[in-house]
Amino acid sequence: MTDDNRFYITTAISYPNGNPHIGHAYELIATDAMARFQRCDGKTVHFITGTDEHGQKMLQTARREGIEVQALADRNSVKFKEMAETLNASNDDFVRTSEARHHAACREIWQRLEAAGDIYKDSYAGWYSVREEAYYQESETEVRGDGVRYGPQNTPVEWVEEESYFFRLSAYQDRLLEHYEEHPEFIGPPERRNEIVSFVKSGLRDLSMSRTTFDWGIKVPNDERHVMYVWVDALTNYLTGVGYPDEGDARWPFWPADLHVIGKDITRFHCVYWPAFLMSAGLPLPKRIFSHGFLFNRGEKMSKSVGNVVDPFALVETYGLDPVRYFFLREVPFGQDGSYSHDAIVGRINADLANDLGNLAQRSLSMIAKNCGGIVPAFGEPDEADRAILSAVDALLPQLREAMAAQATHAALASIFALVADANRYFAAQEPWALKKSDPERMGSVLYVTAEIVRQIAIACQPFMPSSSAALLDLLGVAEDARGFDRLGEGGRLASGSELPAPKPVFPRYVEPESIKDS
RNA sequence: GGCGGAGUAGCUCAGUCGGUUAGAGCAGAGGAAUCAUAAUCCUUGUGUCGGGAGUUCGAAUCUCUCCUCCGCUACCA
Repeated sequence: MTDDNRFYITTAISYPNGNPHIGHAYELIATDAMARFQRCDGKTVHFITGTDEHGQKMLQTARREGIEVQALADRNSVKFKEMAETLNASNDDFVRTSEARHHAACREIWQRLEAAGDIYKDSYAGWYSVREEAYYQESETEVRGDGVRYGPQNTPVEWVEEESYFFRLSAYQDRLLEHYEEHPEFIGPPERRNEIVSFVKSGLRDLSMSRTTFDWGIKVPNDERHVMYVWVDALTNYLTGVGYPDEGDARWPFWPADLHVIGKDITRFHCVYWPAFLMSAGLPLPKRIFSHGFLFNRGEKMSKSVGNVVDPFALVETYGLDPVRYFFLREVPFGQDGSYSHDAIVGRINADLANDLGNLAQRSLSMIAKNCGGIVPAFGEPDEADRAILSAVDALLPQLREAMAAQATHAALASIFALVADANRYFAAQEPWALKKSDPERMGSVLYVTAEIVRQIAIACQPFMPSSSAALLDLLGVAEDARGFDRLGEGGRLASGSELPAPKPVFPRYVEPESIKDS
C-alpha cells in the first residue's frame, strides 16, 4: 500500500455542552460524503470525528446542572455519537478529548513545542470581564461616569494578570505565509484563504497557551497548576486519531491529514495556529483545510430565542436520512452559507429524488419485470441515442473527482442529476412502451441502456445517499463487491441475462401529513 | 476605518484570461404521451447582467466612481 492511496479526513470536534444541532449534523454529513467518496474511489480512508470536552463552559454547565463535569462530558458525548449513527456516518474513530490517549498526545505535542524553544512563561494581562470570562484590549473598554471601566458588552472589567505559558507564534509568520504561497490549495475556499493571508500579513502576536483559572483540561507537563489552552488541546485530536504519540501505530502513516473539514468560524485556529504548532513540533502539515458555511433556517440564523432551532434527529425523522443528506449536499454550495426550509427540502425530495431518479428506476425496472420476465434484456446494436447517453454517463467519474477535490458536493450531485434528467429524456424519446409491440428487441435495448444508466448513477450516489443507493443497486442485482467507482464506465456494464428482484420504489414522494387529514 | 468578496430571469444560482441571438434548475403558462412513485416529455422568459462614466471594432466579463449587502480585522469557540 502506497502513501498516496491513504486518505485521512476529519471533522472539527464538537463542543458537547449542549445537544447536537443542525450545524454539527451538516458538517458530519458532508465530511462523511467525502470520506465515502474516497473509499468508493479505492482509497484506504481513515475518517474521524469527536468531541472537545474541556474548558470553562463545560465546567459551568456541569455546575449548573449539579453534576460532575466528567459525567456531563460522558452524557453529552454519547449524544454526538448517537447523531453520528443516526446520520449513518462512516467514521472509523470517535476521539474524546477527555480520553487518556488524547492527554498523552497533547503532553507529547507540548513537550515538542517546548523542546523547540517555542514555549516560554510570562504573564498574561488585560482588562478582564468576570461575567463574560473574556479579556479585552484597553481600546475596547471605557470608563463610564460611575468611575467603573466597562467592556464592549457593557459588563465591568478589571485589570487581571495571570501567569501563562506562551507560544512563539510571531516567529512563524514568514513560514506560514510561505506555506500559503507554495500551497495555494492549503486553505479553501479561496475567500477564506485570502482572509487568513491578510490576517497573518497584518502581524502575529505570541499566543497564550495555558490557563490557571480553572482546572478542567489537560495539565501542562511539569506544571500542574496550568491547563493547556483550548486550541492546543482541541487541534491535537487530529493526531490522537492516528495513534500519536506512538509513531509506530498502524494508523500513524495516515498523517498528515488530507483534509480537515471545519466551520468558517474556526478557520484561523486551523489555518494559523495549527500549522504553526505542527511546524514547531516538526510534524508535516495537513494538505488541506476547508471551511464550510453556516446554515440558516429560512434565511434566519438559528437561535433559541427565535425558536427556529432544528434538531437533526427530528429532521431525519420527518424526511428520512438520505433525503436530508441529499438536500444539504445538493442545495447548499459547500463553503457558502445556506438556507433550508420545509418547502425547499420537500421540493428537492420530490423533484429530484422521487420524480426524477426514483421514477426513472421504477419505470424502467417495472418494464423489465413485466416485459422481460425480470431478466436484464440483451443490448442489441447501439444506435446514435444509445451511444450518446452512454458516453455521457461513462464520462461521469472525472467530473465527480474534480468537484470533490474542491469539496463541491453540490457540483458533484448536479453532474449526477443532470444525467438523471438526460436519462428521462432518453426514455421518453425512445418510447419503449410503444416498442413493446413494434420492436421488442429494441425495447429490450432501451431498457438495458436505462438500467445501465441507473446502475452507474446509483454507484455514483453511494457517498451521498448510502442506503438508498444500496437499495437501487440491489434492485439491479449488482453484487456488493461490484459497487466501487472502478465499475463506473464501460468496464462495469450491467450483465444481460441476470435475474432481478421485483422492483420497488426507493425514493417515496414526501406528502404533507396535513393533506391526509384534510382529505 | 483598513483589507477582501458579492450584487445576472419571480426564487436559487452558473457564466467573467472581453467576442456569435446572456444560460440552468425550480416556480408559472400551454401542449403531448401513458412505461412509471398523477411521475415524464415538448414548447414558453420584452432579464436596464446594482447605478453612472471610461477603455475597446466589441463588456455581464477590463478601469474608475457611486449605492447596497456580506466576510475578516487574534486569545468565547
